[in-house]
Amino acid sequence: MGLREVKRERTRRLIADKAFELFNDNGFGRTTVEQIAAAAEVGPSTLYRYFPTKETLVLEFVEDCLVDAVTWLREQPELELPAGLQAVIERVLEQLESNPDRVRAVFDLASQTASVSAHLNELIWRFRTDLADELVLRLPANNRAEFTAALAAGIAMNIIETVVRVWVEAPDTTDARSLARQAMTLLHTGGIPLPAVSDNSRYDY
Amino acid sequence: MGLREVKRERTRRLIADKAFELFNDNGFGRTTVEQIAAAAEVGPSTLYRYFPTKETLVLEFVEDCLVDAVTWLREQPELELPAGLQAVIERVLEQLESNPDRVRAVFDLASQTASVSAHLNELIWRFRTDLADELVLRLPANNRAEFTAALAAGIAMNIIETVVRVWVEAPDTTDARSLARQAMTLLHTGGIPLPAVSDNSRYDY
DNA sequence: CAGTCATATGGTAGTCACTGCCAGAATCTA
DNA sequence: TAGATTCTGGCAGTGACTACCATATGACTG
Repeated sequence: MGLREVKRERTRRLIADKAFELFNDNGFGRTTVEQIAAAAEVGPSTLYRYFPTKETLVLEFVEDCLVDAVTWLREQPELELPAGLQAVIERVLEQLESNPDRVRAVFDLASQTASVSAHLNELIWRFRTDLADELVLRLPANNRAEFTAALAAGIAMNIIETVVRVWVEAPDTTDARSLARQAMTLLHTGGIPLPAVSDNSRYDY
Repeated sequence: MGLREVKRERTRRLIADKAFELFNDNGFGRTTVEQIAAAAEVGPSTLYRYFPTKETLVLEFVEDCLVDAVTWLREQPELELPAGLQAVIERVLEQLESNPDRVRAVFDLASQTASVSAHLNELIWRFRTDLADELVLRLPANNRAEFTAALAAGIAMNIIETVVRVWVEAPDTTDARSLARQAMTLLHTGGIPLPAVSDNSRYDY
């Protein structure tokens, strides 16, 4: 790895860390990109080369966790669907658990600032579609495969999100992965009251 | 109703409609708020009094559908949970189906513009939390109620979103509500391959 | 080591979303 | 009609973000 990449990685980290400090100290809205750039001792234009928007400075860590998990799944094409889903869930949570303070700070900022919340939701949605794309390959090819994959990915993401929002409130006394297992059990045993419909439509999309 | 409210409603509609035209003709990014204000023959500051951000101009209709459904559910406290959930899903879809072009345009704009997509996801998330707040009242009060409600609301929202994304591609040949029933059936009959876990953790959050 | 090439950087100028403020117009009330 | 309330448009300003260019810096070649 050349010196160039080393430096690049270093400044990237530096910018993100300084940004995080300023956000936590002064709040997201009361921190300007100029301040962040000055704190990291780079020009504003350099900052924008690394991070396209102010919000990505907040969400980088979470994004990395999600991207990593779906990339990992992509490299395990032999993994069957239910096991793969569980593995992805556990993998994401494992990574998030490696830095509870950061995750908590991210969710705090999201709850205070609408644009951060919006970008977080956008991130989650992107992950969900990526996951669905990967799941559909593991389903028998029929006209419902995409539909089923989208639903399955949504449920997985739903579990992750719900679990994280609970866990992040008390990261020391709870354990995200066992919470996730509880959620899966609830789902599997009918512990979640969902409507049961007689599917009398013959429509086949 | 006084003349004031009539006028207010009229200008609100006017602004939203003109905005929609311009967005569809020129794209979201290539339309400025000044252009919208000029087209609606109001000052920019007036526009901002009606719509806090440019994105809300796009999402107003979808937001109304979602707000309406959750408001309706709030007024039916006697409705049991599974039936209530199904009713909410059908109600949202029914409203969306009343204006397929608008819904399609919203999703088109969202797929082209990141900030619109982000705000749409934010909107969906807000609806999901509102729905969860409403569902938790219909669950036996125990330490899992909130968790269960969040999961159920997430699944309902997941069904709505997935169904709409399929339906919106061919609103003439498909029917959102029967798609939703198919999704519920899939879920209920185990048609969606989800991980089954033996919950051996004794943690009780 | 010198030369040159590719890339990274910082600065400048500009656009545009959005905010706060104020004077005047329109509507409502008595 | 007089006065109180609310709506409106314009103006000035902030700050995120873009396009562009000159310069500097690490990377490669003879």
